[in-house]
Amino acid sequence: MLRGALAALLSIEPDIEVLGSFSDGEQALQAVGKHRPEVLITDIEMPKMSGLELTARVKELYPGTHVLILTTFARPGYLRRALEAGACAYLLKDRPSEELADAVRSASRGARIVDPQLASQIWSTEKDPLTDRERLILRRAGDGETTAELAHSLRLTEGTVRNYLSEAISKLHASSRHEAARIARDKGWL
Amino acid sequence: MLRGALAALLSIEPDIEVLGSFSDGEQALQAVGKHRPEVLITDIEMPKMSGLELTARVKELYPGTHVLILTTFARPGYLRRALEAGACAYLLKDRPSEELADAVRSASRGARIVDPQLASQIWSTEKDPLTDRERLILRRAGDGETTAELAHSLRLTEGTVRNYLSEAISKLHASSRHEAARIARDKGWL
DNA sequence: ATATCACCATGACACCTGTCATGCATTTTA
DNA sequence: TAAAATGCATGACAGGTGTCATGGTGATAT
Repeated sequence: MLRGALAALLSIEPDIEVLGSFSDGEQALQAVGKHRPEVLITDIEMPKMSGLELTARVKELYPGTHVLILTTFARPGYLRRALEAGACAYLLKDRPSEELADAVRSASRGARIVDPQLASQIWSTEKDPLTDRERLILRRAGDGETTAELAHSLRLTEGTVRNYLSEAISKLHASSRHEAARIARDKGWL
Repeated sequence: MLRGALAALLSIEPDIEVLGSFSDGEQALQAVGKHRPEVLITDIEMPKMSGLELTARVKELYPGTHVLILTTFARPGYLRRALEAGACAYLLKDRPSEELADAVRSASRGARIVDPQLASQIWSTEKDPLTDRERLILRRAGDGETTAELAHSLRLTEGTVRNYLSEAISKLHASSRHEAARIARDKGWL
């Protein structure tokens, strides 16, 4: 519904033309190839292809298209990865809808726009305290792999696996592996 | 942003006037008292006062105002409770935004509109298999109360508490107390 | 060279969780 | 009335989870 509403609002602006609106990353990528828009607006968490992957693919195949990320998630990790992938703007969904049209205009000129609150966080970004082993195990544990599966596939004792997780939990000030995985993902460390 | 965008779209319709737009239930309730709109559009999960409570208060204080629920959650439990609270329409956010204006018009005439997919589910609603004790304990466990806290405050053994949770888990085909609580909430049993 | 440090790995321990078998009331059914 | 079913309560048990103390390796600094 948001997508439809924004498309309707933007197409009212005299200097903006809406070329299409799609519900997943693959369709969007295809449409970008076909219409070569000046600006692509995309969310991050989407079916089929994430907005981050979509951004990378678009910048690789059609570098003329500027990508504007519009998402709910105020995560420094997402922001950093979005910029690395070549996005030129990062807007949050809790901002008033009037900002969008201006953001689109700025994006079409290639200007960088980043939510100021978030922009400050990205530089104050503490660096990943996790060790390689810890990061690997935390990621896979966060994906639902069980202690036993991890131990077996890495040829470790279950105790060892639990120990890495314990270390990660402590370093991230979490209280369970799941919370630790969530925190690490938020910061873009996984 | 969605709220702003929808307000903008609705105010374009010649026969619809937007009287206000608020970010939490309390403000909305106050504004309804002041403007006495024909229709109130509200989400369910909101800060300060949930949309369900807001609906009940509005129907009690200003029964002339028709309430239209607009939410992400396709939960039969929410739908049932919304209708019980006096809502006259229940719309999902994943529908195209064009439907909203028509829904508002229907609502202003007092017509019942319910997402058809959801409407069918509400009658096929299996009834709550939980016993009083199980329901109470599952609710509080779902709110984060620990086994020990529950046992102490109910003057039960920890084993007993765990046993009720085990029963609930099995009846709801869940695999942990948290999942069980989530399922029960979805169905409106808590 | 050796002392220190970071990383990897292990097992013992305590705690928490869910399951099960059991017992006892109270209500419903035959 | 007797039998069965339902709900409440308990403790024993197995398995999972996080913490800790410990030891080994290799790289770096003194």
